[in-house]
Amino acid sequence: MVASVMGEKMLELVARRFRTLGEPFRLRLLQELESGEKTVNGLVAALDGNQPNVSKHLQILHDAGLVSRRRESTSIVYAISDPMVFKLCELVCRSESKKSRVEFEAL
Amino acid sequence: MVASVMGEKMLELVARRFRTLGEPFRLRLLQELESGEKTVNGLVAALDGNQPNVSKHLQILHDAGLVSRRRESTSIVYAISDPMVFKLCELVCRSESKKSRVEFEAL
DNA sequence: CCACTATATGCCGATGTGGTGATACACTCA
DNA sequence: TGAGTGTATCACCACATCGGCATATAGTGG
Repeated sequence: MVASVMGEKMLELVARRFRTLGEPFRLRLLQELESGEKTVNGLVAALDGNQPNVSKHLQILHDAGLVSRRRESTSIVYAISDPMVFKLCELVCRSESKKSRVEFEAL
Repeated sequence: MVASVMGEKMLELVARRFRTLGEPFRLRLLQELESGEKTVNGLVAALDGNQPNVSKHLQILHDAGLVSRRRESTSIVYAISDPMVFKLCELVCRSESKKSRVEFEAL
């Protein structure tokens, strides 16, 4: 955590990023993009969500710098721009499954 | 992200954990505990917060399995139980400072 | 330049979460 | 066992955020 080096400002930024990743639907978007860039409509079709909601979440991910955006003729194509998120998820998943195992063994 | 392997249930768990880390005050608690275990009152004193609020956040961290709790005579002592959180924070911090640098260079 | 499609945004109600004060609970120690 | 301290919980309000709908905007292609 680079302990006490992290000032109030940085702390808020880090917390914000965690919150960005704290929505299941956004994780699904990232997951969907992991296999390659996709248009908004493509994502709307892949996940079951309405277009405004997908756009809104993509906007949040974009603001956080997690995805990039580019125009391709009439569509907007989104792509992962910071693969770090997958490292994060992997860490959490590992810890999460370890926890589940412990809970299981506690029965 | 172990891509499509992650089911709906797991996704919700991971999101929940990210949300747990998405509060600046909780990050400060973890940061404070990084240097060693502390009592509730100790944490109340170290960070500026009232006792109920500190207790509530500690409860959330405890539910998430991030901190452990034990009694020491009249006090309750909290300690980090899953050091993974610091790896997570470090990853985010690195990415965050990289982003800031990019934003700076864009000026 | 106009119509059309793809995407973004504004607004609303519902839900969740944080902070605070009052209070309940738990344990220790006299 | 009773007083006292340390911690957890409850009830409340304030505020952020989500999902959905309607609508605005943007850019393309004819």
